[in-house]
Amino acid sequence: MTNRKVVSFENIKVACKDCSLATLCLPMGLEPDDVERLDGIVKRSRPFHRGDHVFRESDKFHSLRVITSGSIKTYTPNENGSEQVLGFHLPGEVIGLDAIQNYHHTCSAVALETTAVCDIPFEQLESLSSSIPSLQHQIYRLLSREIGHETEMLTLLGKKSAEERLATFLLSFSERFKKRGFSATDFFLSMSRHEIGNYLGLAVETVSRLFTRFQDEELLHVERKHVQLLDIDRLYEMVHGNNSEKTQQSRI
Amino acid sequence: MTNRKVVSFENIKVACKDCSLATLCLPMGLEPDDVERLDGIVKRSRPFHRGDHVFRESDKFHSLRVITSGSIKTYTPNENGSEQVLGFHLPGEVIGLDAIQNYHHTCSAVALETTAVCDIPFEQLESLSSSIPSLQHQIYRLLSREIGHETEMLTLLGKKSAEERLATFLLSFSERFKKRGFSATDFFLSMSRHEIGNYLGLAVETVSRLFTRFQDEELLHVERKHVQLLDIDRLYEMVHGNNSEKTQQSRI
DNA sequence: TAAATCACTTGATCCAGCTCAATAACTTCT
DNA sequence: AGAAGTTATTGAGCTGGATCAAGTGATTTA
Repeated sequence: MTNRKVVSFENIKVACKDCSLATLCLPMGLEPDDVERLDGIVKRSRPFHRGDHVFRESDKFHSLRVITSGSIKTYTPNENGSEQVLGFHLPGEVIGLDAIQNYHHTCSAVALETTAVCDIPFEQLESLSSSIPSLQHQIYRLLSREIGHETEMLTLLGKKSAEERLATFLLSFSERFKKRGFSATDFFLSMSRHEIGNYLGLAVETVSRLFTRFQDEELLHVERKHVQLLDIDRLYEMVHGNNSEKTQQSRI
Repeated sequence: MTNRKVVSFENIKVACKDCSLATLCLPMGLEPDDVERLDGIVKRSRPFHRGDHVFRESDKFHSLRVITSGSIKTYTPNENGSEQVLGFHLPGEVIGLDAIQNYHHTCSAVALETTAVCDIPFEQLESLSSSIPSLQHQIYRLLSREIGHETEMLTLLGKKSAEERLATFLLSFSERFKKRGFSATDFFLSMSRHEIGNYLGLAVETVSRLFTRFQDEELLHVERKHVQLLDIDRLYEMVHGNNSEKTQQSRI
């Protein structure tokens, strides 16, 4: 299956400074010289195919990974043999942050489609960050941002209805695609309904029914993995509550 | 309300090296000299009383806070004026990590009882960590650990039943109290049933009924905030599924 | 091109946990 | 100590979303 063309990919070495993701990735806000030094430790790995694991839970941790193309699902196997999907990750996003803690991965990461990643050996990153304050700052922020994301997910899972969850999910992808220069209203989701449901704490059937309903209500058009958002504003209203209530929000 | 005795507290300056929390807090694993330097930037603030805010969402961020005694609830106000409880924090735990991202707090923190905290001005910590690699490492780990915690909460809220949630909650406190030298089976919860429910994504009534049921099943004895765990093993079974299934756990 | 498998949709039913409501116990204030 | 306000418990009934079941398209295999 591994043909010559794939091998040729390995030689395509794009420097961080030339990478289109620079503003989304670790180099963000670094001086050109420092980007150069960061670039020195980054390794571009071969592409992963759909279903390939980038790492598995309990693997020894050595590198953070930055997605450069494609998409990745992270998940934890749980007691009863099923899994909890933790996130879907797009180019420019860093995975493996949970593993810094004790140098073992606490979740698994699998490619949802053909996906390329950069490897950033963490020990090297760490010592580099000691001598580049802005890099250190960048890493602190990155970790803090991840905490913020997860906090939002806690609210989603703790309080929101099924329709609010799916609307939030779709808008998140819309925004993230937009930030990457793709359409905010017309995109392909690389994960299955089952994975969406798992991530959102909903049954597959519920997700499916919601897609159908959203389509009936002309909020979107959906055909399998292809989604076209037709009324982003109403999706936002769904997520943030009727803005009438929002404005008269009480203090606590 | 602020009497003289409280003022006298302000003068009790316990150095990090003498603090009983040292092994739970940032100094963990640092050389004595480095603890000394860390100690130089730490400020002990006056005690907060029940209901006092340590910080509020959207406040400008300047310091991480380490709880030295008492307990704190963090929460985010959400759209419809209600709140999502994000966590309950005990001595040795650090709060404010989410605010590093953009120097604004994204959640509020309120004292659940009389509570003392240390302030660690973040900019000073950051520059100190540039020159103390082990401190830098400690901070990375701390942030990573926080990500790990939240990941566990995602699984809790995404997949677990009400009884599993409450059992998990109780065991978490049991372990944390134990780690701090208190009883693992006999403790006081400083938060209300309402706050527990909010945190666990359950209605107050459900929490109350579960406490009653757990008591009927002789898993624990509860009277208001005072909890005595009578059968920790069965609580663990509840959380981790019947251990028969657990052992034959499949790969994915 | 047919058969098998997998992913998704749709319908019917069920139930865990929510909401509403009343009461009880504790706390705070005067 | 009694009144007023909070917080917790308990009961009854409801419902959003789960589960179970069947069918329909896709996609892969042969």
